[in-house]
Amino acid sequence: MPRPSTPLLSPDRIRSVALAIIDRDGLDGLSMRKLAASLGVQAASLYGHVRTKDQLLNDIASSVLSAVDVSGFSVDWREGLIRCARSYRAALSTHPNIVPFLAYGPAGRDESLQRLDLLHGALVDAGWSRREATMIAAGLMYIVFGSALSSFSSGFSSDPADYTDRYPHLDRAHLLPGVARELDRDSFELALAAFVRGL
Amino acid sequence: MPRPSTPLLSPDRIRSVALAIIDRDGLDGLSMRKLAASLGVQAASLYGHVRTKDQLLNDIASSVLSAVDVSGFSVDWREGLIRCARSYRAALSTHPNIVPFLAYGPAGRDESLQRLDLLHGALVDAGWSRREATMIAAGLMYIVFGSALSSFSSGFSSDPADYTDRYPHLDRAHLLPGVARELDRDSFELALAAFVRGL
DNA sequence: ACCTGAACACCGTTCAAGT
DNA sequence: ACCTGAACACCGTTCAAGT
Repeated sequence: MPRPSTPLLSPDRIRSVALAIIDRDGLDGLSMRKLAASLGVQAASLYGHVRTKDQLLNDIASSVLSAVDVSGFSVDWREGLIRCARSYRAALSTHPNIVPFLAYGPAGRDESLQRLDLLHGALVDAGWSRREATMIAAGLMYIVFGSALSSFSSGFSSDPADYTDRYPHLDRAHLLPGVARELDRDSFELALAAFVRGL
Repeated sequence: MPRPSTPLLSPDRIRSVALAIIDRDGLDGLSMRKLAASLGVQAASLYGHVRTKDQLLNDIASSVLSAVDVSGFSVDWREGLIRCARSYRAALSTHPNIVPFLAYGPAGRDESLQRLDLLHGALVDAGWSRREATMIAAGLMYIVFGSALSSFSSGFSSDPADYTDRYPHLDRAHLLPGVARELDRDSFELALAAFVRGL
């Protein structure tokens, strides 16, 4: 009996199923064993295609972040900053459960550094000093990651009834899941606009 | 033989040793078994004083955040925002390894909500709408958490030599650990100043 | 070449049992 | 009242063995 011509596993298939599990069950919901089971395979088999779980997560993160758009700097540095931040946030909110991983370890992924390098170069070309360019880029990332992480939707909208009595100023209406998403976006836009205007 | 009058364990002692381990070995470096060993005890014994590991981390987080200062709003809302953000960042940078936990789960800790409530109320008193107050508070938290997380020091200062060729614009000097800390602080101050000025 | 079984060194948590 | 031993249901990863 000849072996089946196509193998069961490939790095691409592993990554896409892993991302689906993360989207569904959260970052903690992904284990190599569960991933293997979803692929119809034993856990050990994964290590023929993937070096470690950490490396797998890094690869997934890179692919999620490939949607970030740094093309706006050809127009104007303010426009570039805004477009970069918006597309960054959009990419992260497509797969919110992977954000804790991004925010965790060192951001030494190649694509991230490439983008940062481009952004940095554009700011220097626009007349900022190298040091200022670094700080501006950092500030932009603060707003992007801050908004992706400490969002109201995932933050504390679980049980509005608990809050009403104890926190008189907090507006109960803002904690409803539907409103929270919109509020998250508006808060991000406000922070971004204030930051860029204040530079 | 009478039992020793003072028990080996107490919630306080558990929390303080756990925080020391986190500071030394990182968030992933804390396990209930290692914590128990550091306390001269078996892992199971911890569960007489602590409900779960997650609850333990929440309690530690609350104690770290108790240093946040929201008193500045009695002066002026801009001063209040700045003082709150600075003390928040200072508290987080005293124990940077616990920040990923804070950024992770829902921020439903009582003290956090109390502070948020006070901040919110102060902004409304200053004339902002409830919705605007919520967004401003969120934006401030974006900068605080963003700066605590995606810091350059822990971010990508590990091996400057790798970067030189590949990323022409990135300033190698900014990646040295000593400079990185200072740059982190200045980036935070720049983002904070730009944000508050831009409001 | 690709996958498996079994093992190693870990986890958080529970619970009957000891003192 | 406080701690322990042993167990349960998990982890990530390795490696000889099978096809």
